[in-house]
Amino acid sequence: MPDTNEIKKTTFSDDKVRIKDIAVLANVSAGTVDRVIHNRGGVAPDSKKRIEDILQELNFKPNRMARVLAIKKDYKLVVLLPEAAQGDYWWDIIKGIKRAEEEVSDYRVKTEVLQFNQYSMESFATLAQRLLDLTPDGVLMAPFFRREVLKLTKELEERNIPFVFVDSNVESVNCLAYYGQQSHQSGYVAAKIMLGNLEKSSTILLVHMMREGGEAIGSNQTAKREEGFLAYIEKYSLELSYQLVRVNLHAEDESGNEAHLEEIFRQHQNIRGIIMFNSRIYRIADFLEKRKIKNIRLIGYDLLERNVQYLKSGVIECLIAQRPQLQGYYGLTALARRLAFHQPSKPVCYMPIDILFKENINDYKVYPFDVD
Amino acid sequence: MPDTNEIKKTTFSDDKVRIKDIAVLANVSAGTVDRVIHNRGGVAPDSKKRIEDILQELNFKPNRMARVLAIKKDYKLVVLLPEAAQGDYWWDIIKGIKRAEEEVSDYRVKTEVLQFNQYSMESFATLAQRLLDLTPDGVLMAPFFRREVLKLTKELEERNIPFVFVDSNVESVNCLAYYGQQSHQSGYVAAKIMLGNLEKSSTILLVHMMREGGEAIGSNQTAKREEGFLAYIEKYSLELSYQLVRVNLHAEDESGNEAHLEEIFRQHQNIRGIIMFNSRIYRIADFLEKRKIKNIRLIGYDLLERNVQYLKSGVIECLIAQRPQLQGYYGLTALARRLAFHQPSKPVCYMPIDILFKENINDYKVYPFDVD
DNA sequence: CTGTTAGCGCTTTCAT
DNA sequence: ATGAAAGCGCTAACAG
Repeated sequence: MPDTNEIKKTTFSDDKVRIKDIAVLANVSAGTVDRVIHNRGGVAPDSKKRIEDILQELNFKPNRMARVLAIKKDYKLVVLLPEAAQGDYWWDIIKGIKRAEEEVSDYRVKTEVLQFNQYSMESFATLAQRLLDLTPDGVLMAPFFRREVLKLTKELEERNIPFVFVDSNVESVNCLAYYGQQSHQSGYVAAKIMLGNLEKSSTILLVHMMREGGEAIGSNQTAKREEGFLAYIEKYSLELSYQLVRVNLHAEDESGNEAHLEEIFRQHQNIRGIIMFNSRIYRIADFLEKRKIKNIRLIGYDLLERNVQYLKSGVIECLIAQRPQLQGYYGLTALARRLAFHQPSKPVCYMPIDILFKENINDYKVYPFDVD
Repeated sequence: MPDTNEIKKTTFSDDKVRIKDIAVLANVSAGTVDRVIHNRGGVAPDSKKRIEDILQELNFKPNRMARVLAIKKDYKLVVLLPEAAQGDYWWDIIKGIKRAEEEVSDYRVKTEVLQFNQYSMESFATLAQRLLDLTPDGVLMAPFFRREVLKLTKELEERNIPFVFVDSNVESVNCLAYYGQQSHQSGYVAAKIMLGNLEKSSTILLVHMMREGGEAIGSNQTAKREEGFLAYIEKYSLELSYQLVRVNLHAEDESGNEAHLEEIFRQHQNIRGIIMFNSRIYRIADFLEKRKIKNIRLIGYDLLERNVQYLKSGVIECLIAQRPQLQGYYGLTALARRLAFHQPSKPVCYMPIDILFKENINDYKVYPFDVD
């Protein structure tokens, strides 16, 4: 970061100092200067000291363009993400990655994307192995399946290959960086929007998506969002003001879900809000649309195309978004900059919690990703 | 933009094709290829055709690093903005500019910032002249004082100097790009948040800031926001549900303002909401804090430090933000890329309308600007 | 330990 | 109209 506490006027005058200049000042050759800059050893202590002082004083920053050009090494990055379909969350992350790829291709960075089945640990494990076989110089991944992730990252650390996480983080693992959202906080915000002006004693449905076998779908993101939601309720002591009803749907059982929802609506006459903590709120919207049920506040996550349609048409009240494109973009550029420029990164970077209503969705462009 | 409709796997294999490669294929020298790439003329028609075909077929993209390195030209950018104090809106724009400056300094782009008094047309005019005297290669400005802006941009166009606008746009002027917010829309969103759950028949204050002489302070941004606010009310026919009261404060008359507000509060017993369309909502918060008046919903614009404090402490309900840093950052990089790479820009880029509550302000980091 | 040298890919003279 | 050559700032291999 520039030191913005003192915004100083540049004067158009400061000519860039080059390694050659340093060399002249220190009475050595460019090669020697280069050696101390990169700590490559083999320099007499006094020369070293002298050069370092000059470097310091002139605040020397090597020209990255020249640097990249001179280093012939190609870098290979491997990306490990769930399979994505157009318009869904992971697709957007990949979109950001592709955008970054364009930019870093000048740095001789190449990328290969591996996509696993997010419901199959085996698929993840297989691709983790493939990844290692590719002998990448850096890795970007969505850390699904904790145990497998730990195995993979352990191996990467041993091989000294930097990796970054997107979407969710794995504490205690030493990644180069993590880009994602504060899930708990986003659930908290969701509660505020849901309950801010909801008539008391209404019923609110918390809808979950289960896999076959009864396991909840979604990373721990989903669970943390719900925790945040409940934390808000507790904070403002709203436990008695609203009736919270949990509903479990099943990913593959469309008609069963409908029947189940019908039943819920029969049991509860005063449903005024429905929230889902994963990205599938459009399914609820489908249901309500079909039955022409109105006046229910729907809140969901992520700007899937179908979600956005329902937001625009007023069926969904609010969507909370987390900039998947930026996660991918920053994740990849962090790796590229680390490799090409040895540039460090912040270990944890949270995306803003974006609140989208019908009224601000049209302006929501994540420039420069959504250009056109 | 990458064509993200077909996310193709890269294979690590595609070796970058260089000008030299093209030259060999076309049986000419690198110099000739370069001539056709840059349309510099002096190439036999048949050679030209041959080279162009190969360029096309191989989808040749010159290496920007090498390009920048080889071109010795330095670029001078001049930035023309209002004076800024730490923590205010214009400061953030400059912050984004400084950040961009770092990045583009490798492209041999240098920047000089000129700051005018936003209440003095004369000051703007003077600096506009100074700007021209600096013979910049590109200009970034906040278009205050329409007439002066038109004069300046006319001159710039004649000299073929590209310029970009930030904050607000000037229609009908042919700028390289504009980065800012859809003000009307943001007022609309503000109305939704204000009125969504406000008890009917409440009184709402619309507070304006006037300059000496009775002229409203703020660019046309401010006016457009209010229009948007009123448009929402009209759309949902809420004219009779709430009592809207306009209040005019004066920038330099602290105690007069207090008296005036006191009077307003005496006249209206049921004030439940207050909105300001410029960034000074903290002044109202000051007033309410001092008098321990609660239960009034305050909505304002921009993340000035004082605004944010009041948001966090719960005095302000909501702030609408417009990413000033990004405006500065994108504005400057657009110019730099245009100059260094001849890269075109979208003419108009709207920033997202960010809605900040107490609950999501802590996560609101505009990475990579707010790192640390 | 240190200097020299040959590039990286592109642009730009300067001859021919 | 075109090719050859020098050089941007930096790196890396080699020679001393």
